[in-house]
Amino acid sequence: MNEKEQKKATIYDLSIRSGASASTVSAVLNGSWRKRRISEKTAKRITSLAEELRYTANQQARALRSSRSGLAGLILPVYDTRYFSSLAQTFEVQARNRGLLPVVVSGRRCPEEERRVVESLVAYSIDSLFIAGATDPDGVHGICSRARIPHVNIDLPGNLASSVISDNRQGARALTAAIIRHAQQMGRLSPDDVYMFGGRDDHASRERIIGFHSAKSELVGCSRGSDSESTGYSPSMTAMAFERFYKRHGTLPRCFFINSSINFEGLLRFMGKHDGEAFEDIVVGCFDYDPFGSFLPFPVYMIRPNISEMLEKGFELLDIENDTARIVLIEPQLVLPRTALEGPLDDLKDSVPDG
Amino acid sequence: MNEKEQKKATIYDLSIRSGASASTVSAVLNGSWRKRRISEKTAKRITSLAEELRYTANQQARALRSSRSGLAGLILPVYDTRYFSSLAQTFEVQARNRGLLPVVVSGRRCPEEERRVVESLVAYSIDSLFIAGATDPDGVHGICSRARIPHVNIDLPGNLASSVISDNRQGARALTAAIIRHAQQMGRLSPDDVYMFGGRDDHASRERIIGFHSAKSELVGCSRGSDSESTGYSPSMTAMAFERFYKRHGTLPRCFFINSSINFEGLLRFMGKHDGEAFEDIVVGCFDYDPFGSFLPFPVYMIRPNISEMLEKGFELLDIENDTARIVLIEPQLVLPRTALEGPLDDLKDSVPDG
DNA sequence: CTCTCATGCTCAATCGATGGTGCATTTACA
DNA sequence: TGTAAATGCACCATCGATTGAGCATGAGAG
Repeated sequence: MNEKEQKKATIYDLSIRSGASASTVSAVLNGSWRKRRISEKTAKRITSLAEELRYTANQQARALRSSRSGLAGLILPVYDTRYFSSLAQTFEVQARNRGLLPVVVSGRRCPEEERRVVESLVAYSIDSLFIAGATDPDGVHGICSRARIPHVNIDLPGNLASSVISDNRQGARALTAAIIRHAQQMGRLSPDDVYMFGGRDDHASRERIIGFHSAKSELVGCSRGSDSESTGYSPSMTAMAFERFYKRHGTLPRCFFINSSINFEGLLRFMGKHDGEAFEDIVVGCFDYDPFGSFLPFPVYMIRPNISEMLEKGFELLDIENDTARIVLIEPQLVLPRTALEGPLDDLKDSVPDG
Repeated sequence: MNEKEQKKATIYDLSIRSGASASTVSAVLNGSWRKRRISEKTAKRITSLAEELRYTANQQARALRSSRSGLAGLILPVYDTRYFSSLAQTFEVQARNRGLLPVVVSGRRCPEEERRVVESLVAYSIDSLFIAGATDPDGVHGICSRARIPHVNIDLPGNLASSVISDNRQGARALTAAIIRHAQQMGRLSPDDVYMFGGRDDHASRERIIGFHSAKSELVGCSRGSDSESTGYSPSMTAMAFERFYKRHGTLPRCFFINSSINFEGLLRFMGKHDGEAFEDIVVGCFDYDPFGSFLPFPVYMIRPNISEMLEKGFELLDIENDTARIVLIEPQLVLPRTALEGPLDDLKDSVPDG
């Protein structure tokens, strides 16, 4: 058998070899054969022939004809944090379980880029789109609805499409309370000892700031001056914010809340330029979970959004007729310092050493 | 204009509105119009009409006819480490620059799963496949070559397709030398103080073990007993290995090499169950770079594979006629403790705070 | 004034799968 | 035995873009 020289089998090949018509073959192989009253005998004959010839349907042809591509899209700002890579991983599993091929793209927090990549997904007639972390969810919504593509926002709310989001406010409250209590064990805290870095003017950040202030004022009272600094989702801008604070006060705040693990990388850059005294005795909270972040030389509390629940709800919302944009809140989890949770890595089928 | 009610424009719509034939429209929009001797005037007319109607080509139709889908595949074991998520991110950028839509899937280090996901990519007629971290690269090769899909191995060598790989042996030598030198500053080292954890019986692990032993025997001599433990790429198995070592010796090795960041998560789990004494004064090296890993409470040296260069070489190899399987070695980078390198996150267009 | 050739475009088949329509058989039943 | 209903399947247009082949038209040569 010169398999290597063989082109991929089509329904026409199977049609000839089986004696049935191409449409019968098609019906058998896509499962609609009962509806089309094909006999079980014929079906069996064709499926076993298909296996023998290693038939797999040409998805482009199927998509062209039926305008269902079997692709599920996910747009992220960026892959390269443990939060978003977990999201991508979990999305892949869930999409695959539903018979879809996941296509993940990143918009890099740039509205034009977001549109470009979404347009490119639309050109492939994706069946649905999960929007996680677009700067302009409503712009993306416009593209999708023009193309009649069902879509949901994940972890950010849009006004025009349904959304599944973490309860940022409660999460921030819990996180703030946790770091304040921890720091208080090491001495009294004044309002100026409790600070927040990172984020920008988006929904998640606003909610987190509200939660932060609410817990803070309850436990240590309000600062007179500003007690938070918005730096965008940028490691370098965040690093500069830490440098400025350090220059002004000769130390970092005793206790602070970092808006996301991307901003946390700004703290790492600061740490790389200073020795340990600069951050002795600090207590840090971070919205987002990173197992390595949990083991730094100072206590780090983290919030882990419940990714798989968010995605599952997202898939459910896609199926529901979308007359009104609903919002589903999902509780995130507070992770104590020095905690290495299980995650997608534990699903690897590689648990038995063989060397 | 009830744009929302409009279906997507096709070349036939443009054909009617422009007065040109569909084939002319097609030629203009796919760039082959000079070859087909379409006048510049006609081309301009059609392109501007296309913009006006927001035309984008139906990729399924294009792919079906021309059997070039515009999709570039990447198969990873898993997304959820900083190494693989950087790889995915960089791959996306490079594929996009070449006009391709990246499709990333994970095979979870399971041969059957790898085949399944690759088959699903083949069903979408991907134009090329990058194989990064398959347990069975030659099995994947078989599927690709039957389907005539150009492919390269990234960071693992296959016997049948060209490969771009990190110089694991040299990297491991450099890493081992670095941790030994560091540990020696804190006192003499015996061969039993230098250990290796993680990996399995794959090419990368074998090379790293060779590099490890070569540097170790040069600097501190050989152990009599075993000085390495293969745990697979599994956090939990690695954690158990640390527990066993600790139970036996009452301490961790002074100085050890961890095969990958996935295995490093096993150390985190160990750390989560013990207090600081268990890992005071250790010096750790890890093959893979994770910014958070670089700032743990003990010195961590890391090796960062040169991802973008590997991928660029990979794209080059795809273009070359693939009569013989070549192997290209790329030097990785040694990263000193407490180093936060710039990376994909810095390309985010979010460097200006706006809140 | 005819012939040749370049120019500028159109025609129609094609990629592989889908699904509405409709034609033969077979079965059921009077 | 004749007719209606159920069964089993084939025919063919269709999705939208690509591409080899070929038809007009006008310019230039002889």
